[in-house]
Amino acid sequence: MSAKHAAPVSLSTILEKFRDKFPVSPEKWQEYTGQFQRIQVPAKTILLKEGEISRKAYLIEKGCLRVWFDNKGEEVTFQFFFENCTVSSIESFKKGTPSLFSLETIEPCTLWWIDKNDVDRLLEEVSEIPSMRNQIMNTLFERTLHYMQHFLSFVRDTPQERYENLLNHHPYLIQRVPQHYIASYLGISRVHLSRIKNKLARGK
Amino acid sequence: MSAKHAAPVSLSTILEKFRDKFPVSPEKWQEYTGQFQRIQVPAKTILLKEGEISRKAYLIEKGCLRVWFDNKGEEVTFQFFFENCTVSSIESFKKGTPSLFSLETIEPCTLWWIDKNDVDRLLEEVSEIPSMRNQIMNTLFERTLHYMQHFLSFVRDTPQERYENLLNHHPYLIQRVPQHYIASYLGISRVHLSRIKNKLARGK
DNA sequence: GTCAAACGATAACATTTGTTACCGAATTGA
DNA sequence: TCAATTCGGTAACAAATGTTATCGTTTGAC
Repeated sequence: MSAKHAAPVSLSTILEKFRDKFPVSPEKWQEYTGQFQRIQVPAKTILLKEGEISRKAYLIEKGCLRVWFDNKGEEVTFQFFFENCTVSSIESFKKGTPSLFSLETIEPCTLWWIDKNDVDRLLEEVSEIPSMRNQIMNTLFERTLHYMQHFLSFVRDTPQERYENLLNHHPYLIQRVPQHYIASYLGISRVHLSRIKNKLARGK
Repeated sequence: MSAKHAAPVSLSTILEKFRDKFPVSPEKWQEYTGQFQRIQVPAKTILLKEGEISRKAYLIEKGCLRVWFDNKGEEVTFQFFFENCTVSSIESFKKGTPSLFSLETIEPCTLWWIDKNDVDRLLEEVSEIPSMRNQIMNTLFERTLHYMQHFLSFVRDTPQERYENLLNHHPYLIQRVPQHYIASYLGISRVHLSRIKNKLARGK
């Protein structure tokens, strides 16, 4: 594809990191990586709309995305994704059901996408390799834990504590993402997030 | 073991349901099921304490359990489990890390437990079978989705809506579980749950 | 450069939810 | 059976959070 020729260096830079985790032949590796296509999109591009069925998974070379849903007319941001992450509306992509979420760019983005058919075939093939299927299971498991932890923070922490955690663990997120997205991500109103910031600014 | 002889019918009744999902020889099946041991415990028995490392997974024949953690001195219930469910402090059991949760019976329970070593060996063996590893992946995936959905309900719904969902989808839970456990499970105080019930009782 | 839209801060007020305290019923254990 | 504990309801008040409105700044499109 022309996209592949447009920036072969970028693709290999990104996928290179995963090369040693794929104990497959160079030919297979070529085949797999060749299934990705590069696109560049402006900010606020909707890659997948709530209710549609996801056919693509994305790898983020540059930029950031958010996953959100419509709750009684207001947008609630559910998750953020940054460079080197793979993103899809996971439940829609896996099961072919209408997506519960929209997938939208926050900044201008450079993305690599791969079609579901290719992913399915790839997974089928590599899960014959014991070390690969352990990796896949671990990845799935870690994602489960991530949701569990995230949920836990909602049950355990106050909004202010959640914001402070974000500050400590993901300061880049605060820098790059508009505040009203962060507010809904934390489960509070924009106004209340302002109050919390104000409170923290003055000596706590 | 004597436990196995104590109630062979119960074990087969419970595991029988899974027999057709295990395309293994009768000998293997015998080996696997023989690794379970039956115990009976009173209500309020702590099967695993927060901070300990989980070595056992449980299958519930009769009764119900809750998973909870200590949050600044108060107990927060995170999940409930009923008959025919398998339970463990999943992250501790899988990774050998100190458990984030305690595991406690709510009612007098009849349980079957299996040691982690046996589970590991079992998983190792059966994941050679393609249909089995698909099942395992699906189970893991479904659990991820479950956490996602549960989390979603916290972000999207009001406490009253969450209670109504519980009423509609898991009415038996409301019947069997003490109300103050349910309150913390819903993320609200006991008093507030009382208010909600009162409000619903009078014509909404 | 200009205008409109997006973004964030703040204030005033309303609503939700938590806290504490008290009561009575149900359950449990000796 | 009795006393102690657990459990759930309610009221009064406090704290947290939402809602609406206003304002100034920044950003982006043309």
